[in-house]
Amino acid sequence: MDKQLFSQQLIGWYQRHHRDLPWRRTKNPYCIWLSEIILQQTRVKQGLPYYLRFVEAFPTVQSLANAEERDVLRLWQGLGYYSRARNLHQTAKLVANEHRGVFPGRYAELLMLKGVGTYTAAAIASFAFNEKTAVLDGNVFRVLARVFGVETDIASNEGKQVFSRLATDLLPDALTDVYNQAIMEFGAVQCTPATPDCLFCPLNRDCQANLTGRQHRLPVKKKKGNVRERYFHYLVLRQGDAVHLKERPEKDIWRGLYDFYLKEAPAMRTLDDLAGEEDVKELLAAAVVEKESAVFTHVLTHQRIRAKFWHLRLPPGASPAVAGPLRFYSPQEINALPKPILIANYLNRPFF
DNA sequence: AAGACGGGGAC
DNA sequence: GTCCCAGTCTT
Repeated sequence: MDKQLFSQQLIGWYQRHHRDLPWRRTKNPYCIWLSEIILQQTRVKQGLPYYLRFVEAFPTVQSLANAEERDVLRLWQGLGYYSRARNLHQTAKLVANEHRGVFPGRYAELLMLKGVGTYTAAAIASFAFNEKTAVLDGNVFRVLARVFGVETDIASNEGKQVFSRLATDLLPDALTDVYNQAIMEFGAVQCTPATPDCLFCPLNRDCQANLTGRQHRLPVKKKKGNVRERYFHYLVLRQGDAVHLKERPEKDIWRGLYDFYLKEAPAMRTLDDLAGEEDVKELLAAAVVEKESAVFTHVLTHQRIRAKFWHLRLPPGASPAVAGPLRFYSPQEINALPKPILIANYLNRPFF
């Protein structure tokens, strides 16, 4: 279909149907950057309350830069993909300290920031600085693939080139920021993945997918790999009101977050099984087992975790020598620590 | 090019 | 159950 008609139709649709969202009411690069990082792989409904809390807690890039990473992660708790929060903090410090708090204004400079890839650099350049650059996210891939009947796999290098070229060609000369908002909003609201509203779509007479009944087949995307099964055995060590928590290791999921004393095994074990290991044996000798939980299932993109919790009460003064000194935290301290949602939910259960 | 990285919601 | 969301980084 005609390029000019395409952008006109989308902008017209946007003016009638767009949602009123706070990051669309500002040209502040800090706020736009913050919203874009939060919304990576995240629905507006889930990200919105986090955006409001972040703007409230950290109104400026300097205030975010001055925060402790732990507190940034705590505010991020529950949003997932926690490297986003660590990169957010690192970039805030860079902008505050090396750029005097002034955000880079061009696509190529934005792209150099940690956590800012091709999509986010284009989004900030367009929305905050009106640079004429095309955004290319999951929504745009879907809309373009359907309207123009493109069957190239969007994950392949060829697909990235084809769609990038198409998106750039379609970019109008004026109102490019509104157009970029429009095509993403159109994908999120009208041209949805499973059940697009083709009957009331302004493009339905021109859309190749609609004309040929291929909506459900486009865009073409390779399937995900296998899911790893993991079995977490948590020893919830309590001493008085305090509970032991430990920061997660560098190389694994939930880096920078805190969880209980963890024993992982290739399958779900009993406490007797685990007692074959020296550290568990020592803990059991020093503690009283107060409770054994059910098995909880926690699903991540590439992992399915089965988790079970054993509550061990250590008498006052007991300090097992297992793997160095164990750090215990009061309920208030625990509340302030960033935790995986699996752990946060468990701590919120009535018996805690 | 493929895998890692969270959590939630829609169907 | 499956899909995928205003993606990025690492290998």
